[in-house]
Amino acid sequence: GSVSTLPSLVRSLGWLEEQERLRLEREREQEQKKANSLARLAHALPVEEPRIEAPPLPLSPPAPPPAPPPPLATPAPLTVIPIPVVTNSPQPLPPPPPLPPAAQPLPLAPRQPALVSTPGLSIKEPAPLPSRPQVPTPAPLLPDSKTTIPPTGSPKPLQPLPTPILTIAPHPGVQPQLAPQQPPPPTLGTLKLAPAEEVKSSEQKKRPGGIGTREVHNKLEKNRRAHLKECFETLKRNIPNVDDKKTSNLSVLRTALRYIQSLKRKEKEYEHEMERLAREKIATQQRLAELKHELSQWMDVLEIDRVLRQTGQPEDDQASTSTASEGEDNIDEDMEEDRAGLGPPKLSHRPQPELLKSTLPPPSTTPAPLPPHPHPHPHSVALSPAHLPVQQPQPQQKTPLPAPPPPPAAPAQTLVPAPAHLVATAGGGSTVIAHTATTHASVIQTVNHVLQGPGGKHIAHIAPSAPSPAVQLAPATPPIGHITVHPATLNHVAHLGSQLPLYPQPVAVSQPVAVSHIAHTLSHQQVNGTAGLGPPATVMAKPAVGAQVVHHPQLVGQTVLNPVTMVTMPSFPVSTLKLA
DNA sequence: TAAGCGAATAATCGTGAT
DNA sequence: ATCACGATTATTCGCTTA
Repeated sequence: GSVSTLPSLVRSLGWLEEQERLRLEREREQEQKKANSLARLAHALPVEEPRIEAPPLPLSPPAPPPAPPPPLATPAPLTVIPIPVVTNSPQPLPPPPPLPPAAQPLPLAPRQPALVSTPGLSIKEPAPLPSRPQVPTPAPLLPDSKTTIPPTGSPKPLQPLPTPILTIAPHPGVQPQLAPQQPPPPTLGTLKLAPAEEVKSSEQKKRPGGIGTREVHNKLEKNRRAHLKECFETLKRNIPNVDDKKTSNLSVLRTALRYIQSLKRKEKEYEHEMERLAREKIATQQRLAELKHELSQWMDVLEIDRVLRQTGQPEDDQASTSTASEGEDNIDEDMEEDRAGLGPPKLSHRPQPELLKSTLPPPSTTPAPLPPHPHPHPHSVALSPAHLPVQQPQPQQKTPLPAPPPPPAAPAQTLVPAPAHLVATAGGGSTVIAHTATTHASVIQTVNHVLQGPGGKHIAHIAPSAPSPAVQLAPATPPIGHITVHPATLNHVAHLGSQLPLYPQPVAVSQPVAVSHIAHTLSHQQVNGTAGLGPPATVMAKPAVGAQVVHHPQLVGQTVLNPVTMVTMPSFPVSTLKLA
């Protein structure tokens, strides 16, 4: 019922409004006439009228108005009189058009106010419009002012009110409330509000701070409360585990407070967790770097040791092995030392060598005495991963590289000084074993160095899959590009002793890192050429970033001493490689 | 057990003050 | 525009009574 009344009210209000306008216009005309006549009679005190009207507010209820005037001073009556006249003026007007209901000004006025008041309470645009009609009813009262004030003022009073109301009405929160509130007021509202409306109507125009502003203020306040309420509802919706009902605003606030506090706590916890994980990550990375470094050192030692042991053994001529201590600068010296059967000078300062030696199995047990490769490849280079004890026709073939490191045979190899261990035995037809333990650049340099060595028959092609500025690739050498860590290595690393750091699980090696270990990892199969039975062991690895572990069947179960990386060179004649 | 009543509580409103 | 206050209204709950 209430819902249906709302539209009907709006229609009726619109209809009344139009009629009111018509009536006002007529009234104005008549009033102008009267005003002219009155102006002649009383043109003296226009100012007092407002004062008189002010009291009318309480008087506004129908009858009283006449009563007060009597006590008023003589001049007042003149001004007062017109007011009732104006109010009554509608009465004469009703007769003309079809306004039976409107014909009765007094009843009509109360009705409209009621209607108007209801929308006004509910806050809405419709309300203001109907209120306009209401204004007209007051307008009759206004005529006083009009009488005093030129006719032009009539339209103005109507508009000023609507504007504020309209501006206020738009508030979002208002709308929902409108429906429920509108229906009830008609009955009660009419009764209660009717007087207020009259008062309002009378005062609104005259008094800036009067009822008119009060009404506006009420609506503003209403909008504000509606908005506030909406905010509370929004807040409530955003709080989990809150009953839609049974929750007062206070409880909503409390619940929201608790919820926010809990969120803050969680946030802190997560921050701490992130910090902890970050620290852990850094520590792990550092540990990883240390282990890698340590491992590389161990590999150096192992290789040197084995080489030293094997130097006395006659080996097949295909592989000439030499070892070098860290740093290219010392290649010659290292060579010298190798010959002498002494450990590299740098080893002296490491505690590991001793430990390692102690842990190393006797030569007989070591896999070193591998059978000579059946199919020595003409272009064979033995990249001795750290553990590769390459048999070689020893000393004779160790032709110390020309002068110091870089310049001699490799003019183009002005590489970054890296601790590469290179032993290039350039003996005719002998295999060159290059061992680099550290950096990519050193690996390449070493290999290239070997390539350019006198015994150029055995060439090692090592090139990074990812271009590196510090690396000079051998011309026309296919990139290695395949670096992986195989879990199988872990099984064999155990040979090296407990001191040797182990990687608990397959380690994914990014290219830059892996390259530093290139020379370390070649499976026995690959090295000794057993892999030749099948296709070359191409262990594919992703470019730099991705962490990947590729299980290569050929590597499984093979002895790979370096648990970190294994390098396969697809184009490289693996069959020619030999392991000591 | 349902109806009536009153107290308690929350929401709404009007108003004045800032 | 906002806040605070008092008044009014609506709803809920507990108690009493027929």
